[in-house]
Amino acid sequence: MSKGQQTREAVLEAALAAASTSGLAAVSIGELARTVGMSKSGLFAHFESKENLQLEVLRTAVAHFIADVVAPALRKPRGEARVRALFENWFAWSSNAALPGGCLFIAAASELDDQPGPVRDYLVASQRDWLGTLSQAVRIAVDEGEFRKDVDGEQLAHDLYSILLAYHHFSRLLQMPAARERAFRSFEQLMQSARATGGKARSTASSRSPKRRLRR
Amino acid sequence: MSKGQQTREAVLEAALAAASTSGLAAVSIGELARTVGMSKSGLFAHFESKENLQLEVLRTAVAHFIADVVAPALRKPRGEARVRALFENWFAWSSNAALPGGCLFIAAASELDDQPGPVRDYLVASQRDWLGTLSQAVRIAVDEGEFRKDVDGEQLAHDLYSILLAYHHFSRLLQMPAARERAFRSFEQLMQSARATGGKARSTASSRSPKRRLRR
DNA sequence: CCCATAACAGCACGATCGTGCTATTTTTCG
DNA sequence: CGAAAAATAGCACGATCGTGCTGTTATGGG
Repeated sequence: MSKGQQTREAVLEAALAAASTSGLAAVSIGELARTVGMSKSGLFAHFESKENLQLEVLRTAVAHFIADVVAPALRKPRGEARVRALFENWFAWSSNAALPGGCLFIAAASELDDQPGPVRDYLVASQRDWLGTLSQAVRIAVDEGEFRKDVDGEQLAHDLYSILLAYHHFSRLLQMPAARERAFRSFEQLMQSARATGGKARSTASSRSPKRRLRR
Repeated sequence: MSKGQQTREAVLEAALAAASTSGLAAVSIGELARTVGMSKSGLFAHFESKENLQLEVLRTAVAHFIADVVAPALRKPRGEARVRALFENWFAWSSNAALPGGCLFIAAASELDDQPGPVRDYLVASQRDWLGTLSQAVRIAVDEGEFRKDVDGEQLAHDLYSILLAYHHFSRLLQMPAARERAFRSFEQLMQSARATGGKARSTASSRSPKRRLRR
């Protein structure tokens, strides 16, 4: 790898960490140059504009997300195991050391939801991709017979996202230690409700509670 | 009301709208002065610092929230009706015209979750208050016999919050028209699951699906 | 109506912002 | 190794940032 690519990636890595805590817009060229130890103009030469830098930061985050979350899960067997891996990897990603401020996409979402432009467009597109990946994994689990046939992939993907948003909110802002536990309990209940009746039923009571928020 | 208070409130109202779309930190004194039509220094004289301005903006938002969401709901009868009013008013508040960028607290939450200081402290305290109000309304519904006795107030408040976070995310960033519908369906399912068995059962099928994500 | 006081404007300050242009240094390759 | 090319630094620019100080204007109670 050439020297240029090397420092460029180092810059993007530092910008990623900074953006996750302070937000994409709050990452200034000057401060970023100081943390990676080079001049403002030297750093700026790698990116034509600040907007492009933000785009590249998001692209870097997506690349990491695919490598750390999606790809390992796609190597799991089709069905609930893959849905589970997607959720658990996603959860782990939100607590990654490279993202001291939590999931960058969630932070960027509320920052960019009223700021039109290519950065927002890219974020929206990547979020749609991710939701598509999630719901397709659910549909596969339906096809495999592990989930009931009336389980709606989009709705379940939505519910999974909802769990992670709540976890992010309650653990990061309110610092609730119970948030993680609550998230996983909600996840398990979603999985149980989606399973085909007569499948791997839970040993506890209330194993016959069908059709929870699952059709649309 | 004195002239000072008058312009001060006008400034805070404008700052509230701006903060809901661009974020608290992105509201600059100069731009704010331009939108309300006065000089930077004249505006600044009302607030000792920018941090104090942000605090006052949050205080204004809390006052509105209590007046528009909490107070009307507390005039509803104890029980599910009050919980329902809290949720519906909360939902309407997130789509208020005074908040073109959606719920300010949700936006501020992801902006401030890594920025220690009095602004964050105040946001956290007000969020705790709101969660307390929600869970107490649920506990009252339990005491009144409308909700089952094993319904956990904190968990249900958490689940309600989760619905609103997902609605905010999917409707604002991804512009999904189905988000609103999904939110209310999820809410109705939560209510139904919480109701005492034999209570006002739904006329549709699957009315016997007890104990969904309700104990802890 | 007058005058004390509150409200506001004008102006300036150092700092930092994003972004160019021009050297100088460093890497890369024949 | 030497030359072409890439990478980085130095410097400067206009703009805007938050925040003071010093006047001028408007308000409101006696």
